[in-house]
Amino acid sequence: MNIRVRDNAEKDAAKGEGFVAGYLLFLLAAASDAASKEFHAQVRARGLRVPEWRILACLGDEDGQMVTQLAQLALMEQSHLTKIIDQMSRNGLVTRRSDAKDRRRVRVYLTEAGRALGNEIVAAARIHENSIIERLRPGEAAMLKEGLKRINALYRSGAEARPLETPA
Amino acid sequence: MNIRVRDNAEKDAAKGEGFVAGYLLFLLAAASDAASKEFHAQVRARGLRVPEWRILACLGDEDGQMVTQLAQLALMEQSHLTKIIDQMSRNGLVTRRSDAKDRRRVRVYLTEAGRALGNEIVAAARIHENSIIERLRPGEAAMLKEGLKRINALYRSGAEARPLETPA
DNA sequence: GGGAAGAATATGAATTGGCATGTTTTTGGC
DNA sequence: GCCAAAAACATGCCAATTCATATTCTTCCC
Repeated sequence: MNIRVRDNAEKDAAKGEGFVAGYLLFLLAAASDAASKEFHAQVRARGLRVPEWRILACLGDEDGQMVTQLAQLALMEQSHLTKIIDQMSRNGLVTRRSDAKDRRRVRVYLTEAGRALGNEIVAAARIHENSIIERLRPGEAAMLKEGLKRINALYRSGAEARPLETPA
Repeated sequence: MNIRVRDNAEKDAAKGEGFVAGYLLFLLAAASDAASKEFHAQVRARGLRVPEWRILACLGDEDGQMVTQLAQLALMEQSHLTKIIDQMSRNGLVTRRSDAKDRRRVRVYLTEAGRALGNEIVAAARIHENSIIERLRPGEAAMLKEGLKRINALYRSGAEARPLETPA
């Protein structure tokens, strides 16, 4: 394995690139950053901040999610999500309702306004996504998505325990 | 193009997935987030915060970069970078020196300690990167990197001026 | 060569986000 | 049934980050 690592270092040097330019985590962060920044301008243009848009999108897929669940899906800390839900419910985009079966749980629901706004931005997101995909090579987006899904799968609950070829 | 967008929506529905699970920007953000989080624990274990590590890595590739340049490469705001450089120079990891040719410019250099720490973490990053790549399919990482580089290339200087079909 | 305009960085107020912890409710063993 | 432990959210405080703006220097043009 040390040899493998050294090989990569030598490959970098051979390409005349630095480390960063070929580092997977950098490429991921940079791509996410750049592509998202472009779209986030559209989100803010509709009066939403990015985390709010993420919540609308996630609830649009499945309404009435639990706070903790939703925070994980929307890539933010639970305590942060709680605060954003406060604001969004003040703005009439979502409502809280506690679960009848388990009163610790708080479920978050879209209001009509929230659903409408979410749908609108989802439509814009599809168009934006297509504008990226069109500029890639044919089939490249599909491969990318597959690879990204595989990376994500590495980090789902308990998945780290299953190192290599373990089809579910 | 509207048809294309509708097609994607229908594909989502057919797969029984929501919008988010197949949305490129989500997949990118989630993958970056998950994979980075794992490594960032190692960064913090060495007493660095994430932005500091990024700066060490970037300067390791090319020492003496300008503040603005470096901020862009390290994916952060210029004003934020300035503040981090303050702290890092207090901690003896980098030094500032203003450019002799253009005294508006401030160039940032690694100290010996900074370079040593940077090299150490770069080595850890290579190992971590390999541990991800090993869990993907053969050749998948290379394809992923290629696709990510292409996305990043869409957003390099001047590319933003060409959002859709608006040839400059 | 003297401003005006622009570029590069720094600074400060205001916001956002994260971490540790508190409160309420449920679960599990005895 | 009761108590300890765990789960799910909320809260408060502090650090990280952004936004607007100030400062310093260079360039350009007359």
